[in-house]
Amino acid sequence: MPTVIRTARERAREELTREIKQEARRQLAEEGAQRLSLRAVARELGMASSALYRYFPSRDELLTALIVDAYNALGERAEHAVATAPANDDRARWRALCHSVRAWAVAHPHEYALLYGTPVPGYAAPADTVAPASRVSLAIISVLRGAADRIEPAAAARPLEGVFAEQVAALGAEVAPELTPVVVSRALVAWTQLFGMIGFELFGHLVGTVEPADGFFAHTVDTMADFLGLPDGS
Amino acid sequence: MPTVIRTARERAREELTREIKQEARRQLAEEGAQRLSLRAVARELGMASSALYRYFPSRDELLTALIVDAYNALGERAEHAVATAPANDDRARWRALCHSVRAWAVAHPHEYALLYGTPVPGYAAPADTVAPASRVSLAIISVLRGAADRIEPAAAARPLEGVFAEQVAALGAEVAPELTPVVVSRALVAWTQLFGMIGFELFGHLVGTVEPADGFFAHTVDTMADFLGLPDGS
DNA sequence: GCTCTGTCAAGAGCAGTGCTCTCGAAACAG
DNA sequence: CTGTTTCGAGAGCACTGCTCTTGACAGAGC
Repeated sequence: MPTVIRTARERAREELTREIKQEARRQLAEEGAQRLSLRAVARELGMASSALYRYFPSRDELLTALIVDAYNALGERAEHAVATAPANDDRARWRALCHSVRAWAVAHPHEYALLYGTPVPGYAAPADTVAPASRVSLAIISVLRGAADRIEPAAAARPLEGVFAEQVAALGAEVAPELTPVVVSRALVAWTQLFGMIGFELFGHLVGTVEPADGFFAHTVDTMADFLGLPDGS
Repeated sequence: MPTVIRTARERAREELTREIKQEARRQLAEEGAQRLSLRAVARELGMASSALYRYFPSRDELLTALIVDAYNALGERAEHAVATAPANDDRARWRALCHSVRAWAVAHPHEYALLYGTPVPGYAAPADTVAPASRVSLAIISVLRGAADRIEPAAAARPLEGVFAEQVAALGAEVAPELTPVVVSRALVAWTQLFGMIGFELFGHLVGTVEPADGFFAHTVDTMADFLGLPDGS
């Protein structure tokens, strides 16, 4: 069974799988995740609803596929932003990362909601989603690791205490040994700050205050760069 | 038509309305917002599903009622936390506020998701929700206003620029004239940080890193107090 | 007291959902 | 050319939100 030369069945199957996901993504953007209807997808594709079950054993499996694809798209975008930013300008890399995440979120609000919004009740994300889901966090870490020896030790650093100190130490040991615990803890703060802002913008909580949020976002990203101790550009 | 002495009809109607919301809230906690079923509520209450439409003209109206109730419950909790904290300890008031919001969110995760999670597609929040929704933000502002003349002017304050400077100025003029624009901008950062953390905790994005999140949350709340320039306790 | 009117719950029914099963046709492997 | 696997279609089940009609009942005016 060669992998390059595939049988007609395999080709058709792969193509239809892609078309189903594409149409599902289209409906996601139009109706939202919870209104994603297998029957509507089938109708739009001109096939019987029951035929879809040959490709995705359940609606949840289809959702999982969309989630994994979305995490990968976002992760790829973030990694690309970091990779193409000036290598010697830590702050520019940080900015590029944050703005790329926001840009993807604004361009794909419903997919963002699928990832970072209310979890679907009764739906447990399978293990396959863990790796794609952590790509953005790892991109943040990679920026900080690249800047590790240039990060200014925070003067008035609040000491880490108790369980949190242990959690940060364990996390740092696993993922970024060259970063001090304080920097790791600040990365956590910046991480939740980033997605907190984006979520508030997308879910309409900034309406009437700082909407459009470009200025607020840019300002806060820079403030977080200060907070993280990233030096100014070369 | 007196308001104190009500007719039997009015009494029954009011009581049933309350029972419907209560049962709906119970199902919300069990199944999540999108699985809230009018028929199931009716079944549990021993009445016909069609009868529910005498009380709430649509499922969305019922959702709106739940949303308003939830915003008010959360707002009340936050306001109460601020009011009962030591009046002369700004930092304690800030801590009490943040922890009360998190405590409510953890105790009512599905109602929190209803407020701050993915918005229901095709559902536009009516104007009645705006006032209850802003109670927490106003509680934050009230803490800062109470501390206005004790807030240490941030040394390395990043200057506000362009549209964002105008937005912050307008917001400050409307809601907190005694606060400097820098403090208002920092309040916005702390606001999104607070809900970003809580959202990540509730929606499972902290699993495997800093979960349980008590330490992370407490640490970040204190860090934000530093960031806001709140002085230490009396 | 007794109608008359407006309110109420119930039932049937519509269009839609996720999902399962069976059946016949097509594509593959030998 | 056979036997097996794969696939799409259709019927059907138990649901959903919602509408419309029907019949019962409470309250107000006479």
